[in-house]
Amino acid sequence: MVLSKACTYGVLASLYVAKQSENKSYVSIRDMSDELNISFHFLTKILQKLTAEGILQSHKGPKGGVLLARPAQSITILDVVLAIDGEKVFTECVLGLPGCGAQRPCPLHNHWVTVREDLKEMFTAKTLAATSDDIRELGLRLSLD
Amino acid sequence: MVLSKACTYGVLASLYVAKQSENKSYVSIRDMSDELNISFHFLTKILQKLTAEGILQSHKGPKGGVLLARPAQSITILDVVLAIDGEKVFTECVLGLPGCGAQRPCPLHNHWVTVREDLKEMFTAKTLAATSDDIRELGLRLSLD
DNA sequence: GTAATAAAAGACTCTTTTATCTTAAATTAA
DNA sequence: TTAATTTAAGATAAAAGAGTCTTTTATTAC
Ligand code: SF4
Ligand code: SF4
Repeated sequence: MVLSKACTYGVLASLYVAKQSENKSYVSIRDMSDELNISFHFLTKILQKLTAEGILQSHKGPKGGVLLARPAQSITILDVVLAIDGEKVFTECVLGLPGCGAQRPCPLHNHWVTVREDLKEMFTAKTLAATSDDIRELGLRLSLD
Repeated sequence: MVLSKACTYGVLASLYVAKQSENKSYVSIRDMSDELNISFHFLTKILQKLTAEGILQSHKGPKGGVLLARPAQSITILDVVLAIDGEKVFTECVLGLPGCGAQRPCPLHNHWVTVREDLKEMFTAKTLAATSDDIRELGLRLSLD
């Protein structure tokens, strides 16, 4: 798995929040966890991290929940991935060799670097706004089942 | 991490065996684990799987060890990856959604499929023979440090 | 045949990730 | 100001992945 489960949940949740974000009200984590079929408390932790990283803002109490901290057009899926799994996704060696770099690269290196960059490009190219719009247009559900 | 640790160890070990395979004698797992700095018993388990999958052949007793079961030119890195981590590396959804396929794909799908195929192509293109030759020519060490 | 060697097999431990449960703090509405 | 709601925080548990240890089995060399 390229991304951790926490990270994929974070991406799904971000898209869900983006999709709801026309209603100016906060998005309930409980509703979200029900809709997406993700454990409430686990999701809460992930969203806390996204909040700490400045991608979401949260609000306690009745009518509380989370919202995008910035316009959905300005947040890419890459932003969410980096907030949760960090840079390592895009810097790691495919053979897990530590400290092995581009100087004297092994036969896999060049190809691997293009794969990694293509993956990063994929996440960079998609904003939450564009992606959630597409998802809505296609009538796709984000749920885990 | 795209590949499990067991899988990266398996690839490194296969390349090591391929490199030694001019000497017709069996390659000692103990020597290999020392050279590659991989836990002996853990490596043994991985090699057992490669043996069961028909990639290696093994021999017990003094002068025992493992050998490639087929010519190094006929074994790709993909073969090793599939033997250990299986097809899922190349079939999984990047968002971890189960049973979600190409019919009504999400906005990430097409790009993701090309990334996955490129990764698979990378492993397919490299035989153990060619890769270990390149590694020898470059004077690279496979060790984990 | 015996002793030494080396892989096979399986039990066991440690670590990380994933998931759950409990309590605390903040906010709202009555 | 009180009760209800909802996120924050942190402890705990379960599962998976990684690594270790012990015993068994097969083979070689003497
Ligand atoms: S040169 Fe090879 S082993 Fe080193 S980081 Fe690149 S892909 Fe990994
Ligand atoms: S359509 Fe999207 S969610 Fe479904 S398998 Fe493809 S990448 Fe994953």
